[in-house]
Amino acid sequence: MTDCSHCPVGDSAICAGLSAEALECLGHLGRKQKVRRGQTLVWEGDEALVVANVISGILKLSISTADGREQIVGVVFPSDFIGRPFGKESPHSVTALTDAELCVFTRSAFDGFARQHPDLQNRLLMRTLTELDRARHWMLLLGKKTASERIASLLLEVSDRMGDGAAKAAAGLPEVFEMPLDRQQMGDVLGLTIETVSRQLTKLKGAEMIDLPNRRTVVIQDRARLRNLALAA
Amino acid sequence: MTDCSHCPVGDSAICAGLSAEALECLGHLGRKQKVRRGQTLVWEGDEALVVANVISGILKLSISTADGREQIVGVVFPSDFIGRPFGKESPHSVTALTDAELCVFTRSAFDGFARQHPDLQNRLLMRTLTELDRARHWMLLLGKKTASERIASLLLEVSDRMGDGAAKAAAGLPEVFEMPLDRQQMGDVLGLTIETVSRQLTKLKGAEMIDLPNRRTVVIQDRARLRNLALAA
DNA sequence: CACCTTCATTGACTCAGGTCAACAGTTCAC
DNA sequence: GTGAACTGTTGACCTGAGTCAATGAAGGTG
Repeated sequence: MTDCSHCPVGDSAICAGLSAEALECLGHLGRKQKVRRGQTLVWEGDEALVVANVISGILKLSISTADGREQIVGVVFPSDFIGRPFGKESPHSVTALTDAELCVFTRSAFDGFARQHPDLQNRLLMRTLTELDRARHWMLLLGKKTASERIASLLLEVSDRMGDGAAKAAAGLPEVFEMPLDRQQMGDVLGLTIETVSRQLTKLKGAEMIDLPNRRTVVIQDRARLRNLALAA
Repeated sequence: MTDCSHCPVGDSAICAGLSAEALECLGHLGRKQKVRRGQTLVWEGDEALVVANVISGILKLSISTADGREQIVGVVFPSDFIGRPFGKESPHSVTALTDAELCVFTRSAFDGFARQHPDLQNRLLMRTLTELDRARHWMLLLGKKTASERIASLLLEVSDRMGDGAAKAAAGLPEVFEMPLDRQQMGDVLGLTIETVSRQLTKLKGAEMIDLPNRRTVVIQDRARLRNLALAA
């Protein structure tokens, strides 16, 4: 069991807003689990035995073709929810991109709890709707955008989801972040190869829209221009 | 208001399983509306004023770049739900591909009703989770599959969602259906141009996996081989 | 510190799918 | 039934991104 009262994501995860009793009860069902970078928690097509809240760390959701081509279909940040409630097999693999800490529930226990708690289901619905919107916008990127437009979109999205880059930029602060994905993974999210990712990053750097002080750090130097590129205008 | 008792999709839409009283109440909020082929009900970015159940007909959900490139992000069939509950602007346009009949609710009335009816929210959650799975599998197609693999995937998906092609095939029946999308729309779902769609269809026909007796009719002649192609094996 | 491994960049070349253009089949109006 | 307007097919050519291969830069390890 878990003590939810000091949970670092307690006010933004799906648990937020539950009554003290409900939270106590949910705490009895969950257990904290650490996973190491690179570790795969769930494999695509496996029975969906667990669901979890992300406490810290970043994970990827991915799907592969029969011959091994992989597409990353989601990137999951702290306070996000992972797993497929109310379904018997997992539609994608879940792999840690960094060391991570999760609050894990067996799916059956979670499903049962959710059925008793409409407010939890409501929050889950909100999140799922948001994820669906995000996935569909990514379909536009994958279906219609050029390589440089894709890279621009990714940089802005990651900047916003990691530390709220837009707000920083608006406040006049420098917009710098650590990219949690390596070049291969960036390619797998964007439907591009590692070489194309590298070339386009170099191009954006040459155009002074971004800077890349080292392999993981990204500085957004000209958000307006990058945003224009991302929107494919 | 609407009489739900004779609704043709009443047992498969989200309304299924509601109590007689709840259904009566929901019926008072909804109204039937006919839309003509080609008509756009909601524009991307507009305030999301309505949600609806599809009674008959087929509609597309689409998103565009600033310079007008369009991606179809969903195709909606009878008994499916459209609109974005609990959100103030629509993330995509909704356009009828055939004449269609809808059961429309104002979003505010629907949201209010849903909040009172956890079982409705639960059904909405199930559907949204399924849609999310579908969208993510489509991301694999858009990011990693070749043109012929995409076409094969689309033909099988439409065959299954229209008249349950898999079941027909298993029962030894001929697998024939009317494709609700024209070549341009097929391209817009698949992230391909109209010419590539046409060429790949001709190729599949030449390989005797399908037949195309006229521009809208598709016959699946060799489901096993088509399926293998779609899985990218 | 030197060595090794891993990850990223760059270059040369190829090719799947896009673009542009001609044409053929359907559908519909009159 | 004839012609006009779409919609789809086919061909020739082009190009953006993929492939293959060499090189370079960063960490990690003993």
